[in-house]
Amino acid sequence: MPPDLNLRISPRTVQRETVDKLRLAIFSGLFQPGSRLIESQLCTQLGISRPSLREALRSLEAERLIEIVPNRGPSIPSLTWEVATAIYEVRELLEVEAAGRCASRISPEQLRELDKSLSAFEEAASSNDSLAQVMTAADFYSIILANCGNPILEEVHRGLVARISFFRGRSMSLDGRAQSSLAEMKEIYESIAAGDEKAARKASKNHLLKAKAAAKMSMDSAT
Amino acid sequence: MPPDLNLRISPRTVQRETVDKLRLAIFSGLFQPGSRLIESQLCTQLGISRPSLREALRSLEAERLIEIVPNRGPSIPSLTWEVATAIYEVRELLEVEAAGRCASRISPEQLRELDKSLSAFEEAASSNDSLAQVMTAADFYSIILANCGNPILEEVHRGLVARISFFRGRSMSLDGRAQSSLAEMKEIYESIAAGDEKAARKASKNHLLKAKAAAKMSMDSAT
DNA sequence: GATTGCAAGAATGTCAGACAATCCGCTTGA
DNA sequence: TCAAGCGGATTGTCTGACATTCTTGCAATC
Repeated sequence: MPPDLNLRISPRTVQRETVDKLRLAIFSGLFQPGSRLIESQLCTQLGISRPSLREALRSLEAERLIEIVPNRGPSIPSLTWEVATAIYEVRELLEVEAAGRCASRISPEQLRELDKSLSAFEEAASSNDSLAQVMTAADFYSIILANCGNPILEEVHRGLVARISFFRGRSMSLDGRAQSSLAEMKEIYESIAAGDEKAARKASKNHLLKAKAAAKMSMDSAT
Repeated sequence: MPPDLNLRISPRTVQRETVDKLRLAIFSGLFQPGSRLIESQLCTQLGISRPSLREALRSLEAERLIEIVPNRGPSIPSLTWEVATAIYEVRELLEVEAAGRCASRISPEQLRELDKSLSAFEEAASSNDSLAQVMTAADFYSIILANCGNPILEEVHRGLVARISFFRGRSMSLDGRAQSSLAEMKEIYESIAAGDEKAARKASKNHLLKAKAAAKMSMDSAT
């Protein structure tokens, strides 16, 4: 009999990829806050069946990236400033801790990675590409979180940041925000590079406070 | 025309209830860590169809209460001590903060509720009902978290506690653990009642450290 | 006797189609 | 003008199906 040469070019769309696609669409602001997501539309757009789509939606619901109201279906939650404040406060707890731990335990190799991502942000900051700014800034933080020695801290933080991704583009576009952000991040980097745990905490806290203020400004002006 | 007397005794099982049932089953330790969950079995046990069940499983997966490995299906994750430690560390961050905030903002009415739940725990502690102990202790903490003024803090904390629910029963059954736990919780209560933020943080931290140590002991002895 | 390979069975991943229940907006009638 | 009611749209859920993948037990081989 002939050998099976079925190379299987397309390994059939896995559900996980569907979730990622949707998540990305939400991050990139493709849907307006408060707008409803119609299952049948999404099915055709994503090329999957309703049962599969609904599984993906349940995942996103548990991550709080969408809301599902019984008999009304999924929608993009509109973030109130109250909730955003609460998220920033918890982020502060987590990030400050992560930066502090990172300062005393990061490896030279990872430190270089951190430096690289800082340079990447520097380049993005001098441009006007706010998407690139957000992405590279997120890189910077995820390296810190990945090296804090606590995977749960990292995981929880990622979940929270995802929920306010909506803001980040807008606040980064505020006049001069990218540049001051860069200065704050450099301070964080220097503290970590020096292994100064206390300074790293302080710098991280400072950065987050400024970011929060910028987010509030961008939100107020958007009303 | 006659009024609509359709009393609808059974409002058709809603998916949310299915998730709750499963969650409860996991909490109560009905499944062994590492054991696989067979979809068809769960379907018949819960009386729902596979699509609905799979939605529920996706929710639980996102909450990290189960794992779903592609082509292998859902299973109960076995918690390593490393992960448990990480969870306890983040819990500490959150709980200490919550206790501190709670001390300076809780209302007299809620304070009475806290007192009540402490009494409930006291009664449970003098019995040997470790399930009641765990439940009442959880009540105590959820009141603190609910009054810290930050719903996100509360939400994240609940998610973390859920993931280590497996431990809590066992560590509470350790000799004398319930009694010392009671003493620690009384101290937390006193600090909050006195509005002493600093003391509340300290007491809360102390309690969590002890709880973590107890959990480690129970885990070591269980190997 | 132990190990490897294979084949049957079990379980998952995904789909199509269907139908009742519910919600929303619009028309119609008071 | 405003309220009641009626359709259309959408969700919640089910059944049944089928390909793919994993598991397990058995047989053949070393």
